[in-house]
Amino acid sequence: MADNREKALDGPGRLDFPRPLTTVDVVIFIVREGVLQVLLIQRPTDENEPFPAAWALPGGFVDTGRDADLQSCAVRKLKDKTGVVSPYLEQLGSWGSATRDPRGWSATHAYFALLPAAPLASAGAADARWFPVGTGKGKLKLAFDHAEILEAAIQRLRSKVEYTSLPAYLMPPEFTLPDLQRVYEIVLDRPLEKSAFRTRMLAADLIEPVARMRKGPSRPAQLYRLKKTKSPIYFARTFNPPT
Amino acid sequence: MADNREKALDGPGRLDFPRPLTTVDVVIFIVREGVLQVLLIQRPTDENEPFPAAWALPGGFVDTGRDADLQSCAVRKLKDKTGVVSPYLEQLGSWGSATRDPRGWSATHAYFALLPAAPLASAGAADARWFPVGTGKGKLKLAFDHAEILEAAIQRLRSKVEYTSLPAYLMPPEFTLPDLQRVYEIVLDRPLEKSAFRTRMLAADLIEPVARMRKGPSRPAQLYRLKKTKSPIYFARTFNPPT
DNA sequence: CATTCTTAGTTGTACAGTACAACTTACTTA
DNA sequence: TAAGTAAGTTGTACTGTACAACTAAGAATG
Repeated sequence: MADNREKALDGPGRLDFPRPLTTVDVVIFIVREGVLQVLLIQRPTDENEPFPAAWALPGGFVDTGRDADLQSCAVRKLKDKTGVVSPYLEQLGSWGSATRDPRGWSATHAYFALLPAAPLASAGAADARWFPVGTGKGKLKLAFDHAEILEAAIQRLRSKVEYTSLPAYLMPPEFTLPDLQRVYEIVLDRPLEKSAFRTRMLAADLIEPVARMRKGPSRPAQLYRLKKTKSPIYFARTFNPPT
Repeated sequence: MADNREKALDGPGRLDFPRPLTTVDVVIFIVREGVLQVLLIQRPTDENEPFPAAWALPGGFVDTGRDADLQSCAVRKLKDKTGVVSPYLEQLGSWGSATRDPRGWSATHAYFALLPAAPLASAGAADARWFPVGTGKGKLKLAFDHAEILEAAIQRLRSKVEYTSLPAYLMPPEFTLPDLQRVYEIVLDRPLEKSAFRTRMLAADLIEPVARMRKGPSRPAQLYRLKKTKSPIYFARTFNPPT
């Protein structure tokens, strides 16, 4: 166990000064019902807690006894709330100030995670719910500065989707190329060119066909899966730049 | 002044658990003598300090009394060491673990700054020195996990230079297009195409010509300056991808 | 069983921006 | 006046996307 009581040295090395609170928050994205969604947790209704009953990003204090490092802490919180163990997880940034938490100077290390679409992607915990990422309208107030963090996560996701293969991590184990394109379009909120999209994806050496086809009410589509051990691909161009 | 002593609530809101140390470190880049360089600080030789006499990134503890937020803390440390007040400053990420600092669980918020080239860009402090960013060879051991942080900063810088106008912040107030191209080439460590480079930069609406020319031993070159209020430009393509 | 509908997937032309390389320009120096 | 040098331009080739029309394969319909 880590120890709160540091030896108080004299001179420049002394450590007996106020320490900020240290937390980790995770922005968890998923595509459900054709919409990009985020997992939020309702804070306890206890009036002694900050932002009682408000919705917040899943997260909490770093536990110096249990968490070896920040990433493990984020993985732990992700697993607590969703049961998912190893999704795509990327550090988003950190937010720290004297005023963001009424309990005192605090700094949070924010991560964002992409969860594969699953048939029954329910929120794991009772106080957790998926919220669609509104396109501008109907934003609800979040606890702390979590609205700002969420906004940054969406921006980062959109920006990276322009030139990376990140949406691959939002797909179920098997998917078709039109499926993948649809997820790109959902995240970017604009249509993409079919033929250029296919060319790019197939040239990226990112996915491989499986022996089956997806049957439906029209022409069957080739099913693909992510190649193993694939870190995200960075493309040399963005898609058709919106402006 | 912020207060170290929090009221110890009962129930889930109690705050009397160990808090990690919170620091901010800044990776400060400059181009001097045709080489990308980083500012490092020599740690005190006092044997009671961690990593005595080792070189480290400029940084230190967040001062909850003086620093309103993380960014201000980074700005303060930057000003302390260089005197520079408002360079390009971007958050790089955070590193936190039980073992990175021998004094206990600690988390650092890392920033990186780009300083404009100046005729006499000396390190401001006596214990500070510029080190060239070695291309693989001759890396010196840094304190804490600062080697890792520096490596991440270099990677981030290189990556963004591929498709942004970041190097503009490394330029003196007036510069020529070949000057700018040279800085791109120094950071990327590979040659770029002259005509494509010029086309891209001039189309970016980023710089404007001033009424003077740079005279030299050969044909004079047009001088430019950064347009005011310019945030970095993002290009839709990378430069000629290395592979 | 042929027709229609729908979505998967292909093909062809146009275009934008870069790669590559040769060229012209403007000034210094010998 | 000629040679040297770096700035800046021009022209052709090529890559990958934009746009749009096309073909392909199945289900649903009569």
